[in-house]
Amino acid sequence: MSRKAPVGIKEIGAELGLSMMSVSRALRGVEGVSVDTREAILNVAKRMGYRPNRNARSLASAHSTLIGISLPTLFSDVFPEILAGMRATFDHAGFDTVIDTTDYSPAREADWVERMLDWNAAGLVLSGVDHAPELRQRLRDLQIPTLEIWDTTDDPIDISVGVDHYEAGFQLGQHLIACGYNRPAFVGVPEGRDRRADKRLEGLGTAFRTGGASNIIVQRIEGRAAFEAGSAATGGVLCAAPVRPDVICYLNDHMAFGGLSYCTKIGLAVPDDIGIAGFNDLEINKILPLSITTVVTQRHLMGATGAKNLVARINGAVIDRCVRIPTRLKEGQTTLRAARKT
Amino acid sequence: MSRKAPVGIKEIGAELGLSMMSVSRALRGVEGVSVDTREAILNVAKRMGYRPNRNARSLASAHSTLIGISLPTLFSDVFPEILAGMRATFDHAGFDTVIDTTDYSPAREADWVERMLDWNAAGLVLSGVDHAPELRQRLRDLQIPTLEIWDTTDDPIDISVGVDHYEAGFQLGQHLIACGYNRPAFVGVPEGRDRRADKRLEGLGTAFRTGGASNIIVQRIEGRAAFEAGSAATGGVLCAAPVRPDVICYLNDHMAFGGLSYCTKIGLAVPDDIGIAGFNDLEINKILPLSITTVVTQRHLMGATGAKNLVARINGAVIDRCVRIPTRLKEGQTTLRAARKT
DNA sequence: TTGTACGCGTTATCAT
DNA sequence: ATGATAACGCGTACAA
Repeated sequence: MSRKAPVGIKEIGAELGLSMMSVSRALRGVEGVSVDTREAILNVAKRMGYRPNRNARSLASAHSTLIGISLPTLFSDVFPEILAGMRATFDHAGFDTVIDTTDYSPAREADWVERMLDWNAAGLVLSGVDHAPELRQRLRDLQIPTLEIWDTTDDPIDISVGVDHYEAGFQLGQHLIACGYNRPAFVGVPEGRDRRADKRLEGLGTAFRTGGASNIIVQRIEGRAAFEAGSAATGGVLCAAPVRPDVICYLNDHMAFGGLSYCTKIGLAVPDDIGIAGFNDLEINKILPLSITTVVTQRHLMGATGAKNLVARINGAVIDRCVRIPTRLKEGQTTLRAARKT
Repeated sequence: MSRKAPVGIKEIGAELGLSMMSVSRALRGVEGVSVDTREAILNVAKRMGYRPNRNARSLASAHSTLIGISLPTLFSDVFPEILAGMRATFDHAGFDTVIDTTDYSPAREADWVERMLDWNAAGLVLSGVDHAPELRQRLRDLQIPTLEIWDTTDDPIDISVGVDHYEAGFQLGQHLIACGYNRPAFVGVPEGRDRRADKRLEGLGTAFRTGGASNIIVQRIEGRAAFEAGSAATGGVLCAAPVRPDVICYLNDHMAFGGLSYCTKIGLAVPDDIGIAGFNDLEINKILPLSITTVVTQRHLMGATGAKNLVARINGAVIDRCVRIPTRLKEGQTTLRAARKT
């Protein structure tokens, strides 16, 4: 019952008395086969349970349908949402996606890119615009279609779609200034680990500085940038700081909610005793008793746009090298009302 | 400056006046090359920037280092945590992982498995034990190492590591009975979509039935099984139900927190007016003002164990076909204290 | 220890 | 519209 012999193009051809080339053409749906022959071939292929050998195909053609996607992490919904946005486009265009998580290590990303190239990848998606030193030049030399997503730059490796994180930080900072805050703190991860977070902090810094606030107290914490870390780091901020901050900004909304919980737990009233702000407007924000003041990033749209552009790029179309998705401040209930509209 | 010519085994051999085979052997680190030759070859390979062609390698050897991992979704931390648990083992063993998300579609999973086989995958990881009808027999015929993870069964396709979701539901149900609850509700997704959730509900049902409670009111909701859906569905449960439940169990802790928020918002006191329970003990539970009563699943351990076993299986070792990771009830503050220890 | 011949399954090229 | 031939880059099997 079990058919041990692998059925390939050769076997199908033999069955019908046709050459391998006709079979290959029919199977790939390219020109050069009569309608009858094609139909016959497809029938036999289905009946015999033919499956293409992708390795052979890729070796012979020097092409593949593989798109490699490098992400720092899958926690905290941001990257899964970007992925979800990309999926339909890649599926429709017939590409297979290979996801890797780098855990924010540029070295790991660079290694992984090489392995994807070893597989003859058709294109790459990298997170952010900060990579291992040689990677940029290498990908340019190879001329492999590469999408940098999530962050922005004027001069991407190839093409990019993302948000301006400095601007996002600046927007939030300006709003908080307008709310009357002037003793800001920031809770995040070690510097250099998440470059986007670093940029948001820079934007915040500029806004607060020009607004006449005191220097931002920065609290950094290892581990997953989520609820628990947000809570723990908040303890650090409130205890260790020389002056108690009047508002704490967090790397993202999950950390912010952790901080909000902590404040509530120790009896601090939010927003009266202290303000809380996050980034990204994550799903959880829709159901919190106190909605968090945050900056909206359109992650699904970003993924969809990025995938569409990368596919076009692979197909040789000329497209915008840089697409910037706008961010928007979203006032919540964890900060005081702004004195006047910013 | 740019070296257009792809450097392969042939080029390295030519450079040193050696045959391709010696180069191949040295590069793969197998026996049969003198130390000097090997060293020379490795040096030249590095200098010339040699990169192995994975497709050619896989085609010639009929092997690959690819492990395909099929997951229903990347949202809600469960599967990212399982992935994180598998990572170190697969990395060390030199395997590349290809992740696909099926969005709970068995058909999509089956299609994707075929594509992985087209790439000559060394092994597969599938989520759960419920798959498309023919998939099971197909993988057995092919004898491809396959790990089923997250759920349990006595007769896996090949090997399995997971938790007993029926038992998890039963544990929770028994505890809630001991707390005095007898008008239970369950909030989840449409039946058949998440088979593990279905099993947890079955376990709950058995426990409540034997405990003399009324039938479980079931509320199902489309979309991402997370905060927002949990909140929305709770509204449905409380309005539409003929009798108001005294405890609501949710598919997972994220939905449970959504429900908790909703109850608080409409002025219901938890746990005095109504009890709330979840599943999985997700990270968020560590920082909630009211910790959720839940059932602990050890997802990192599960991933690590599964990966270890799959690698052993690929290497031909004989291992346990079924590994069951125990679950444990974790009493929180969203339910009444149990009358006596269960 | 090293080398030779051949095949993996498919596609490109150039014929007919 | 169809076919013959030669790659693609590497590994297996066997020989020297």
